[in-house]
Amino acid sequence: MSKTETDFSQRTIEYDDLLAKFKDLLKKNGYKYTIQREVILETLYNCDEHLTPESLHQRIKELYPELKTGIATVYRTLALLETSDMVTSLSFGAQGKKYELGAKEHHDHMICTSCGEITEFVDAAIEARQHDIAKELGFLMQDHSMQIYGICKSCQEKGK
Amino acid sequence: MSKTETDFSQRTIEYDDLLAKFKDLLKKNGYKYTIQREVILETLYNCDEHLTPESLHQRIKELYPELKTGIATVYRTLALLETSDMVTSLSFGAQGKKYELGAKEHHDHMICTSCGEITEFVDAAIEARQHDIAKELGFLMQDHSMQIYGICKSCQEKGK
DNA sequence: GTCGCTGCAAAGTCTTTGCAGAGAG
DNA sequence: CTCTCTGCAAAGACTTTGCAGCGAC
Repeated sequence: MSKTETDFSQRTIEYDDLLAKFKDLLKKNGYKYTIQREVILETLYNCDEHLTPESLHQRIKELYPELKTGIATVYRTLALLETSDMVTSLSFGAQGKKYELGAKEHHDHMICTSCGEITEFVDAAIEARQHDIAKELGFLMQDHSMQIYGICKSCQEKGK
Repeated sequence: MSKTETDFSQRTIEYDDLLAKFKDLLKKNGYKYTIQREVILETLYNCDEHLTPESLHQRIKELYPELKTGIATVYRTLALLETSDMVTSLSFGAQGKKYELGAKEHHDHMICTSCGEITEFVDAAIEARQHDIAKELGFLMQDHSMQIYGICKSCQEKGK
């Protein structure tokens, strides 16, 4: 890693590989491949923001109006993907859950409380400490998440 | 701090001080002191768990049945307290938000994915790193939260 | 062909709001 | 007294479910 221990890289998987993984998952569990499911996966892949079920549905309706994908299918597919650890949900503050593809490297979130922008980061020192703490508390650690809230650079400048 | 950098201490304020702070807050903002509001604050204070609005309401109905406190008042008071930074809300996984009194020292959460138990902790090394990261990203840091998910000791033993 | 999947609409949850009477200041 | 707060019930927002027809395998 570079001069700091903090890393801001993101995607680690090509879409084709992701899709293959998804089809595999479906097959293994006796689920069927459908165009709606692929479109949901693809839209999540092509989107850098964190999406609510509602905004994901909106986006799909714009991109694939001919599919007339229902919101229920979006919810059902997100639940399926989350159960299979292919997407992760986050719930910040008041508004409901937001989803993101889990096909990225593990990372934490820095959230601007002014504009809502979410920046991702990973920090080796923190990751290591988390493992230690879980150990100290006798926990078998499975996962973790961290959020830092603040005002992002551009909002600070706007605020002037 | 002691032999490790991690600290598990909790409450930092006496109830009387907390109540005084609350009354102050009410006065400053032109709100009125009511018994319902105090009871909500007191119940949060006397409870070590993280409560949902529903479970808080339940508990109040049991402790003060003569008040017939409505759930709407619980929601309204929690919103008031949260806006004033006297309580903090957490939203883990699927279930709705849980609230805790902000009158404790800052701390993070370790959550058992099996029994739902929440353990609190603070770690100086992580706290320091968070500040550094915010700085690196040009963020004016306001707050942060961290959760570690895993299986707690007693669930590991039960699992055997 | 079979059986799971989908869209739609209806049903659930959880949370907020409108209102008239109660109560704090 | 005034004006906010409360409980109740109704309304909203967000999710899930039931069902009949469609489509993957």
